[in-house]
Amino acid sequence: MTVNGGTVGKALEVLDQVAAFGRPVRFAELQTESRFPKATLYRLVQSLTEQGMLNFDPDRHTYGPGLRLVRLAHAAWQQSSLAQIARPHVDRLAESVCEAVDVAQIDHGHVVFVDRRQQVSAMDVLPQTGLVAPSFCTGVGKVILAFLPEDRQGEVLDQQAFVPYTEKTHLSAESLKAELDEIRQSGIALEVEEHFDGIVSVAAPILKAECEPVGAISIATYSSRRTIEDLRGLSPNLRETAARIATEIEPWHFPN
Amino acid sequence: MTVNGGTVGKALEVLDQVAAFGRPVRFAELQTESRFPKATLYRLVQSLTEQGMLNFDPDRHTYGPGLRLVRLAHAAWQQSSLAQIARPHVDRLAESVCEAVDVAQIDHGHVVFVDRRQQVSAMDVLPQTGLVAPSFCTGVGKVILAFLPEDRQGEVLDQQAFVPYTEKTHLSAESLKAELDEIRQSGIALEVEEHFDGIVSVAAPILKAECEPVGAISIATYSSRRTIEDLRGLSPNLRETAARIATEIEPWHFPN
DNA sequence: AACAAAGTTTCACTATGTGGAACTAATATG
DNA sequence: CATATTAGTTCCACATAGTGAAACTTTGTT
Repeated sequence: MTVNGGTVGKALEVLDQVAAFGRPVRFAELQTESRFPKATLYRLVQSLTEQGMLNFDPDRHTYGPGLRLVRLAHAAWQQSSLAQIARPHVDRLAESVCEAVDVAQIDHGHVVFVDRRQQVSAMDVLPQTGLVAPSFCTGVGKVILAFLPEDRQGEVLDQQAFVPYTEKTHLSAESLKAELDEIRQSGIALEVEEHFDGIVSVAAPILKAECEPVGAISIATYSSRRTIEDLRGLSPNLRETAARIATEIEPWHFPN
Repeated sequence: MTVNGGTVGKALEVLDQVAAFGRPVRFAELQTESRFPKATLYRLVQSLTEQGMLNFDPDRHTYGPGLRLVRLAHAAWQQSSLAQIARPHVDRLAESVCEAVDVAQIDHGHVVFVDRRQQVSAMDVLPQTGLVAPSFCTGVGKVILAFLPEDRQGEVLDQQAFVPYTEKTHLSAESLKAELDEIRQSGIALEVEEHFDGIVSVAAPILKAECEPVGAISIATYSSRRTIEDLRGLSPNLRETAARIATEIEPWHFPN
């Protein structure tokens, strides 16, 4: 069943670890966190480095994610047709409301931000392209979940660890599920400081053939800058944009 | 010597292939291009898919690069401190000259564009973040090469295949080398339709401790929009920006 | 229905990767 | 400055994980 997953899986596990550090990391540091014996880990790191997936800094004896990843991801992103299709619409929306706009897709229960348009003056606390966030505490995540068919929604919820990012983060599948029902009714998700303190967002789903969600877009801002009602007021605009993006999705874009 | 490279290397080779297609690809298509026997290729693809590095579309029976790459690359990019440091400077420059500005780094003889700022009205033919291009036919590539120490320059040149992208592309290490000398003198590289017809650029190196290049920035535009002299006129501005970025580089940012 | 092409599984074989332990740098520490 | 300590690298007997030809199943086509 699990096939070649062995070695490849191990290598990617290591890669994830290095990426997770968010800074150049020494071999010894990896070793303490890793489930692999020293020699094995050593060889994995070697391979990844040889392959350009990791970047070794010989002076500081540290490893970081390699540029080959950037190149590969570019391909992924180019083919994530959603980002491509959405781009002009997102630009227009961002300009018209003068706030940051994000495009996200769901991947193995995580929300991946595949594009973002940010107003020049806005700051960078907010998600960036490529960032991954949990679905249960983001506007885009919740709205995608809400529109997912029962079974797939279940899958995602089951494997969720409800980590409290802020005081307002949902702490259980039950409380979340209740909100998901409302979201499906209203067609938009509000997220009020559930992921970061001081940050709020509204999200609308991008629906293929008017049912399955292929992603979502959201407007995010500071809670000090807009009231919730104010934010809710932007939702028609947001929904319209989402709808326009959806019409450009050809049936073969997001099959599954 | 070559350690775990075996399986991991093979898997990444397949990943590269899929990425290179630039569109969803069927198993059979991969098979014809691949040096691996069917069963082996099959298992590699399986593993990569299981791991989220490839994305399988069950309806169309096609594979594409997976979103996990985007996530990993985000980490790479975040740590590519050059992009981070350069960003505000690049923004300012792009606005002041009203042209597209790129930031690139060199990686195994290839130029990787790690950031780009594009004017709203500007078109998208030009490089995007994550794009990889040969060093010998891009402004950023040439300028980095020019400032590389002899030995490393040699390495890169030796493994170059001088593919003619346009009529004006350099066709040999000799002709390129001659230009590299000039570039080192003047401190900037001009690239006139060597990569794409109708596109021109000027590039300046970003030098660590005023000698080793860690990357480069460039201004790119259409040949119909600016004369070469016009473009050259932008170079003081470009060099100044590059210098400003360089001052913000801490010695430990780009060791090697 | 018959055929062809694409995709998947099997299985004996062995190359590839494993990991404990021994070895060799590099960095503290007294 | 010798010595202890920790980090990084290599070895090698061993076994697991991956191989690939061939058989099989599924999917699509005429």
